[in-house]
Amino acid sequence: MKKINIIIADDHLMFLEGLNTILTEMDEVENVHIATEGKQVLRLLEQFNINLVISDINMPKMDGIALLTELKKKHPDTGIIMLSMLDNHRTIYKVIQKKADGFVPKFTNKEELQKAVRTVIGGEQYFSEAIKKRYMESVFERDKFKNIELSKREKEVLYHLSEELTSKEISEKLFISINTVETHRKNILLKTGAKTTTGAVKYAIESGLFDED
Amino acid sequence: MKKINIIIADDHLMFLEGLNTILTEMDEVENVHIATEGKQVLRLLEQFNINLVISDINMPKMDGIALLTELKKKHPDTGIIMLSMLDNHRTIYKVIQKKADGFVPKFTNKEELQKAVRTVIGGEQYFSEAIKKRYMESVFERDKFKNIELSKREKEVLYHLSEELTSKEISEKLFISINTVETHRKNILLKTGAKTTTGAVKYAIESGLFDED
DNA sequence: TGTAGCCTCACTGAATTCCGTGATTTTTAG
DNA sequence: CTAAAAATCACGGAATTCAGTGAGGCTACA
Repeated sequence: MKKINIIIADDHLMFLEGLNTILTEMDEVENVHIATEGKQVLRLLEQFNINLVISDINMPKMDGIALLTELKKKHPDTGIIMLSMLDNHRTIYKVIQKKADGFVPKFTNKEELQKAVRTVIGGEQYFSEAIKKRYMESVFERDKFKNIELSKREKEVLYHLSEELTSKEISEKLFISINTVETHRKNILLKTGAKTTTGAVKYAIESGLFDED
Repeated sequence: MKKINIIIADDHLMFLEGLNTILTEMDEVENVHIATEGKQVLRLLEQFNINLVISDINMPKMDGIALLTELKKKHPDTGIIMLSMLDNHRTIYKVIQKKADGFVPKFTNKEELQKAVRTVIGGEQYFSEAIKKRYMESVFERDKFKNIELSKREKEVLYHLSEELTSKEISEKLFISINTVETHRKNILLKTGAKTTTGAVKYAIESGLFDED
């Protein structure tokens, strides 16, 4: 069996200790290198032939997200599993979006971690249940911004604006005066508190306004 | 044990047949009503005391998404599990966003369906693995739109535009001439193919451009 | 029955964006 | 080193947006 070399990165030594124990007891693991910060991981990657990096997200100097970005650029063949406290949705989104090979919460157990390692080494992605759950929740989160109420006509106008139509074009499409369209625009800006159409459309997209109906 | 009443909706009778068999063999199920279209479900909801609706998404007249919307509005206490072919990410997104209680692919097996029913009846949500997987993939999907390459400065300008700044304000913030900002704007529109700043920002948000770095 | 919200329309003027065109300097990559 | 891409700046004019103000008709609801 081909054994693998791993780097683990976290700014808490106790955590590294536990992580190290769990990994070294695995048959398929050859060496475990330790880092407490992102740049250190990058240095180790140059020195050794590393198959997998397991890194925390919250670290001083260069954090896990930055590390993930760099690693995917410079060492695309090295796998990376991210660890995090699952505190915010934004982080989860970024990690997934930047194509980490795995993502596991820090409060996971030995079994899951080992499973994650084996899965990623096998060339597949591993996202833990808790992560997936959190990620789903982020969809619901956004509803908070849904309170501002635009009228039916205003939504219609805003939608056409997002489709890059001008006031004149919208007025022709809806068979109303351009002045009316302009009034709707003014009210949209008023209600959303946006200063520009761009801002209002951005609000609409992010709040999922266009996903209704 | 308190038994439950269910409505199943699908425009394929064979499918309804199988669904019916699986459900009626469950101890906790009292009655299974059948509908082939959304509006019919709404009528049945008025006539009977229904605990759970299991509905396909692709149906004539009133489809599953519309049904879901209506049901959540008029019968918030009735659970609803959606079934779909998982053909597109957009649909999955909508179903989750509209707070369906469960979501299971149509090619699921008996066990999973029964598990979904029990979970939802128990007051929890149930999303099948396949759905969650698909949903995660949608994040990667969006990368397709990432090909258009804006320069660093252009991205910077576009970002400030999304923050509702005018060319003048941006020029002051970046310590460059307003003419330069205008040139960047022109190039942004050129590269993205957008006709308006609004369109370019919309593209940027939807492609996750601002999530980088 | 009134009042509140929505939809409609109009006019003005200032500010801003959009379009076309051209050019210089700096940076990047082969 | 050299070609390509990026970043910088400029000018002019047409089109569009934004801001302020006013107003009439319609509907829903209390």
